[in-house]
Amino acid sequence: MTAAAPAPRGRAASRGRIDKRQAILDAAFTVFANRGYAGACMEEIAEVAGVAKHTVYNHLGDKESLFHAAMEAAGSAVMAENLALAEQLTVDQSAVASTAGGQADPVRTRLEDVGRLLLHQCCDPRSWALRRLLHAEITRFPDLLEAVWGRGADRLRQTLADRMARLSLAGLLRPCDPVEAAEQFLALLTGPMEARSQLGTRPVPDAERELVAHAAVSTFLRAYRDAAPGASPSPSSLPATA
Amino acid sequence: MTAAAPAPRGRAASRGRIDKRQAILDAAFTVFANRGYAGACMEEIAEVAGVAKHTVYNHLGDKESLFHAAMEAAGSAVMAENLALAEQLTVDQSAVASTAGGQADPVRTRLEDVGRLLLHQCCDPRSWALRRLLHAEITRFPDLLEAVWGRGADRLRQTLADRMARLSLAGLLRPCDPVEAAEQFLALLTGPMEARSQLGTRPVPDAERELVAHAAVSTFLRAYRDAAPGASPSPSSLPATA
Amino acid sequence: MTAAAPAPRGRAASRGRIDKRQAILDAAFTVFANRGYAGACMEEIAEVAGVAKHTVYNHLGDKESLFHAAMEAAGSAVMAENLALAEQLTVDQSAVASTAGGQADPVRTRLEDVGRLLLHQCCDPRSWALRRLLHAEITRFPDLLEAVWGRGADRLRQTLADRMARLSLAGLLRPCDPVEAAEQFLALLTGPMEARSQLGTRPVPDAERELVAHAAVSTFLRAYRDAAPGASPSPSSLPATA
Amino acid sequence: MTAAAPAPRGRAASRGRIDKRQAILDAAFTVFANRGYAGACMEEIAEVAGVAKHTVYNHLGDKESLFHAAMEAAGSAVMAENLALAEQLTVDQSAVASTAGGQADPVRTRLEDVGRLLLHQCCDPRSWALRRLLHAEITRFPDLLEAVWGRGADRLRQTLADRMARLSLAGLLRPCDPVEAAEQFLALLTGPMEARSQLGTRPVPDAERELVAHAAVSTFLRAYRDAAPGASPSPSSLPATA
DNA sequence: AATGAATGAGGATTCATTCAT
DNA sequence: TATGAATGAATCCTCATTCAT
Repeated sequence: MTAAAPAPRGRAASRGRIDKRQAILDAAFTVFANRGYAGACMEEIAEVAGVAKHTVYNHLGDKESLFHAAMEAAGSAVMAENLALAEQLTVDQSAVASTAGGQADPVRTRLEDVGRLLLHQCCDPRSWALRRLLHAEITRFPDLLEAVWGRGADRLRQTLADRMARLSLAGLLRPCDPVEAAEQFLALLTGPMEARSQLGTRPVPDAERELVAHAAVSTFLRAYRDAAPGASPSPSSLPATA
Repeated sequence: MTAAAPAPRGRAASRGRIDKRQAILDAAFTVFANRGYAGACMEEIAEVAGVAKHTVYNHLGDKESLFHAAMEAAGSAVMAENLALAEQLTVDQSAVASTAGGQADPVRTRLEDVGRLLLHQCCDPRSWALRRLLHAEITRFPDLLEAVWGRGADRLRQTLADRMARLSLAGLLRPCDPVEAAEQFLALLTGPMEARSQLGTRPVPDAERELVAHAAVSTFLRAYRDAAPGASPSPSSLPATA
Repeated sequence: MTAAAPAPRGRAASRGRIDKRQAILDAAFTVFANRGYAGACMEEIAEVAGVAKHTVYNHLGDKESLFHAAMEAAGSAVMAENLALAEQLTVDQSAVASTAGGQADPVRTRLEDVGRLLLHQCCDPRSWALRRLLHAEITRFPDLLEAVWGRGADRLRQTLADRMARLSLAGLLRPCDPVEAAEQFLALLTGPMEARSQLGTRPVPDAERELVAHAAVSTFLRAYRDAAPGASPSPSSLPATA
Repeated sequence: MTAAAPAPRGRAASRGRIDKRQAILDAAFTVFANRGYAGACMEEIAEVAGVAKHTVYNHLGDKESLFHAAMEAAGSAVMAENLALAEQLTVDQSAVASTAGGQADPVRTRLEDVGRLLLHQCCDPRSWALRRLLHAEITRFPDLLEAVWGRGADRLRQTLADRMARLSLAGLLRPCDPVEAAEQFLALLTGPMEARSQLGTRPVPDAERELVAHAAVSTFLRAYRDAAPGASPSPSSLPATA
């Protein structure tokens, strides 16, 4: 593994360092997630990472720093995924035009796709672990919010709000406060999952998540699509919710 | 201290016992909320409760039992309050009738009242502490969910669903799945608070909570009040649908 | 040991506590003396004291507090002994008078007695241990000086100065600054011991200490007894000066 | 840095080695003085010396060897200074003769000069640090005495004794045991400084040191100059002491 | 020769729990 | 029953020292 070719010394070395650092961060997140901050012990983290106890200290300082670093790493990974998803919430005009008068409902489809994916990510074990640790330690480490969400949560909402604004401008949603729309869209999606997944301790079947996503989008569209004459969101979807 | 009057021995004594037990439970919840389960120490709990360390053991057993008991006590208190609120979600017919054609919108008003109060309780420091501890320790104490929500969360949703069903039957809401309606109503209310209160570490001003409640109810009504052809969700059009 | 008779509860209990506390302090001083502050370990102290490690913490707090307490205890014991000695430096007039014209020299005798005893105490292993620890840790614990000497060293010098002043007033020493006299008397006594005992690591035989005491007193008297014209400092001439 | 001139390689290199070795020794002494032996850590020493940790091991072996070397280096430096001073204690006959019957007192002057300088060196921070470390570690490293004083302390006393003997032979001091005279001269000089400088933690003003030196010499001369008729040490100095 | 990473042992401290009163 | 003292296990962290480059 250390190499097909001898390779430039410096790079090989720092690559080793980086790998080890990453291994420690991963191990730390796993152990913290399992035991909580206070319950986690450095020894186990080192063990899981496959390094000596002191190596952990060399790389990432004391327990508190390690915790911050591990949370930040996990946080930015999760956030990046969420943002990437949110950015996919676009509906190109051609799709709309081409289906005018037909059965398809490209807005609904797109929302449901994005919703389903967001929900999928939110129910990811790592996401739940992150959220649980955040809740658990937020009072003792108030900086965590900034470190983990790092404007990320807000950015998610803002990104969604951007898309909502565009949809609204395009006449695909009624005029509305896009930030509020984003906030409520997220609430309708993720709100029900807390109870359904029992705070992340029960794996939610795909089908159930789809149901929730579908219901969220239906309600959202009912509320946010201009209730023009005959504007029941789309006849075909009604029976499912009712 | 309890000796001011001789008093019926038995009762005085057990009253003292009960008081002490309650004091310990309260102290335990406070300390656990501040330090987390692993970080809390029995000594501090005893200190806060004003009893000797060993007395804690006498009354409530070891740390784990104490934690369960404290969480259960706090949980049922919070749940009781929430249930009481949910049960208030009724709209008497006379009110509806008497305002027919007028400006008032008793359904909206009622929903907003209940929503505002639910939000108020959800933002209570004790509620947040409970939720944080639940998130924090759920993986290590899976029984907590049952002990704390004790079907309570579900009961809240069911109670709300009952009310929704009645409103729907009364024609005040469109035909719908009342459980889903309850779930989404709660989601629209409480979902936004997580970010806004920064996981309960930022006190949310009353005005902001009202805004959220108002927005939630508006969206909820747009989606759940029958959008008859040409039905704009504005309050003035309600009588027509009812 | 804890008692022939059951004895009054309270007293027996606190006596036990006090004994244990004292045992810990003694053990601590011993271990600190052997290993130095940083080199000493709480475990060994507990072992030597015959208690559990945590009991040490219960009684005397952390390592630093324990160190202070142990040093203070040892210091005041040593200081008390020294002061008691210094106070013995008196020459009653009758003794002086009754020996007039004779061979005896009560001032010299008294000084030598006190000097010998002071030297004896200064060479005590405990005294050396105390002095060594003081030197060793004074830069890291500047408060130690106050805690250990606690005006004690100064009080020793002052007490000696008092005696010197009386001797001077009585005409047994020439007029002089009594504080300076005391300081130099101590210097002549103890100064040579540092090298001779190799900083306290070599036991100094009694005979050698006596020699030093004798030399110190001789030099002191030569300098501090009025050198009247023609006064050779030889003992035989003493009566003439007195 | 060493590259200004190509320079004979061998010499430049070993010069570099020597410089580095010296830098490590200096750093070690500083750190040991600040933290004590057990409290010092190799890392800090390396840091202060500006080299990598392992370089310290390469040059000077393990912690114990390093300590010995650092103490020995500091010790011989201090000792050399002291010896150089002691050797200056000479009074040339011409000076004595030329001032016979006059006011000047060349013996006193010389003793005071030397005393003042010795005291100055004894109060040097490095001297105190050395003495403190010696006291601190003497029981764990009995060889230190030999390594640091390396017969140095004794040599100081012997050198002083030589001078005393010469003075005595020259009739400038009364007949006496020169070793004892040297010992007591040193005791009178340095004895008082321990308390006055608070074991070296308080900087003693020049004036105070001069006072001590003056008093020491006065007492020494009273005791060691033949108390021939009118032999009060020097009229001018009396008022000061009296 | 010099460096930086890695290690394993050891020590201070905290804590849940038990005993004696 | 209530208490305060005592315990032993467990945990974070530091340090002297070695290895690979």
